[in-house]
Amino acid sequence: MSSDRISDAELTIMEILWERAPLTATDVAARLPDDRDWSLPTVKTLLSRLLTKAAVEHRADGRRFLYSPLIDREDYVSHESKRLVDRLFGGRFMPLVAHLAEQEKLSDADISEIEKLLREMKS
Amino acid sequence: MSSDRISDAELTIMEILWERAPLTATDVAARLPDDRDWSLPTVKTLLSRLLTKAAVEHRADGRRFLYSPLIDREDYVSHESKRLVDRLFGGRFMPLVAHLAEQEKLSDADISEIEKLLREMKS
DNA sequence: AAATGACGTTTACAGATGTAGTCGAATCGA
DNA sequence: TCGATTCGACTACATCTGTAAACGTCATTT
Repeated sequence: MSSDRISDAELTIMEILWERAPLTATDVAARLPDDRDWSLPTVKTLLSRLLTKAAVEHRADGRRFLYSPLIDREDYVSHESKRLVDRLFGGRFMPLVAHLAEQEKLSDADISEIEKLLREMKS
Repeated sequence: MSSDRISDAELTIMEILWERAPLTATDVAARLPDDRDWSLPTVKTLLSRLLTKAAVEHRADGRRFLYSPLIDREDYVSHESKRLVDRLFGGRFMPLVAHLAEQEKLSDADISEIEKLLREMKS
């Protein structure tokens, strides 16, 4: 049960592992985005915390560890999206779309795409 | 510059003030949702922190204060939505909507309603 | 006028988070 | 084989968060 929340910094690590795994701690550090210039110890701390949270697992490879994600990116994204919708839109999907509509965050192309999606869902 | 993040607990307070303001600390405490059974001191702490973050303001009313929100709910919602979208969907709103649409079991009526909304948006 | 109560302020304290240093063990290069 | 490097583990520490008690000060009631 990885019901523990993944923090922002931890998410940075998860994104790297979701893109490619397994990786060693050093590999992960090497793949940090430019705006996250962390020391190797920092990366290791975050990896241990993710281990504790059962968000990643590691397998020994000689004297180092190879880390892999244990939770799916899709699941995480769903969970966080639902959290936002619950927190801010009373758990309802419609108000979110309405909000985005009002903010004009959706392009015509976006709208067409959503319409297509909805058509497929109906039926 | 209210660039400080509003925490979950603080958001509970904001929601109360967004629904009705100004209110005294005691009034706020009285309007807490059932699942947030906080003591009055806790409510006061949260209100002070929101003051520091410039998310609310207070005006003296005799010996107590009347608190009012300083930031708009709409603005907050937009900000948080954008944050999620940046974090998880590469800054694009469409994937979030698509994702939620897929997860959610929307009734045909829901879908029709969204379609209507979208039609109005296009144009 | 004294006791009681209502308020805001200050202080507290544990857990989470961001960020990193230290240390002992293992390994690799010379 | 011996020093240099590399690992993971443990420790550190300031800030933020959730939750609340203690305290001092007016105000109200007796």
